Amino acid sequence: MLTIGTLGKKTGTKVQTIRYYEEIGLMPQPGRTAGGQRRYDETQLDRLSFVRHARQLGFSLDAIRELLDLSDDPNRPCHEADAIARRQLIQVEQRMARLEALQKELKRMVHECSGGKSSDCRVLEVLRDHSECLTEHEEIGA
Amino acid sequence: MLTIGTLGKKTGTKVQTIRYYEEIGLMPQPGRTAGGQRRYDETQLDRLSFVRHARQLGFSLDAIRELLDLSDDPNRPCHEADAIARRQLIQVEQRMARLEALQKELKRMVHECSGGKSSDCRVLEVLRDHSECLTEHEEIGA
DNA sequence: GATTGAACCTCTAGTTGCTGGAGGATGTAG
DNA sequence: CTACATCCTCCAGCAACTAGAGGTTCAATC
Repeated sequence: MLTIGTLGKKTGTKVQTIRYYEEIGLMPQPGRTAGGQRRYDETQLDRLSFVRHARQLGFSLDAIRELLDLSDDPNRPCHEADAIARRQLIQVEQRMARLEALQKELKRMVHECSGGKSSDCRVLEVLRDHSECLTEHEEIGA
Repeated sequence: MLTIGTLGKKTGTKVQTIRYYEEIGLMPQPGRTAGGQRRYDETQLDRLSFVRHARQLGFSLDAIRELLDLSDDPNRPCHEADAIARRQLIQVEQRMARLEALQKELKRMVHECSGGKSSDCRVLEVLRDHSECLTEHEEIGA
């Protein structure tokens, strides 16, 4: 029987986050002591590990919910999980492409900074005039 | 004299977002018509363009506030802006490194998926057991 | 059995950067 | 002068947590 704190330590999750996962239905309601404290077992530890690992891979909580549903029912076809992972991969690759463009732009800004007064600052100048950009970077929000 | 809608179109910003920037003090309070509608001039258009461009480059609103302060005072030293841009560059590079690791892991998951039932799914299996990961990916939140 | 102190409980509110909607006023073209 | 697109304010909500207040419980030590 694990306390919520122990579960948190084992999975690298804050206690509040575990309670939050319970609140939104990602984690089941655990058993309680007579005094009302949560007690967990190995099954729940596994589930939380799964959730955390998927989060580290960048899956949204919604995607994780789908993956958990799949995982709970061993007869459902594998390609559903595969599709979710593929979607995630595409997102990751898109984000990388965008970051690469930004990196280029930022490097250029920083390298051209002369070290004088802000009125001559290359960084500020580039920000002022979008037309100076070498690369496209339209979408906001990584 | 530009309406808020025109300003939005010219900068690719939603009307609510402009009002939000005003609320948090990123944009100045514009003039108003007798009836209370906002009217903008070229200066404000430039400022909003600056903000949006910086957002596209991934700067936080706080960082943009700093950059705007610098920009407003031409005598302040350039290296402050440079430092902000450098910080941003480092963040971008860190994010890219993380995404690369995730991409690797996801590719591996997806390629090994056999197409059978979810009980044999490689994707779910990897998520279940972190020890199968080839790369490190600890932090959550891109 | 009593006491201590860490860890637990619920509840509320805040974070970032917006976005959407309700319900109503205004501005402009025909 | 009448449409009706656009504007106004205010409130609520999104993801995915995080932090804190104010109070209780558990387990170990004496």
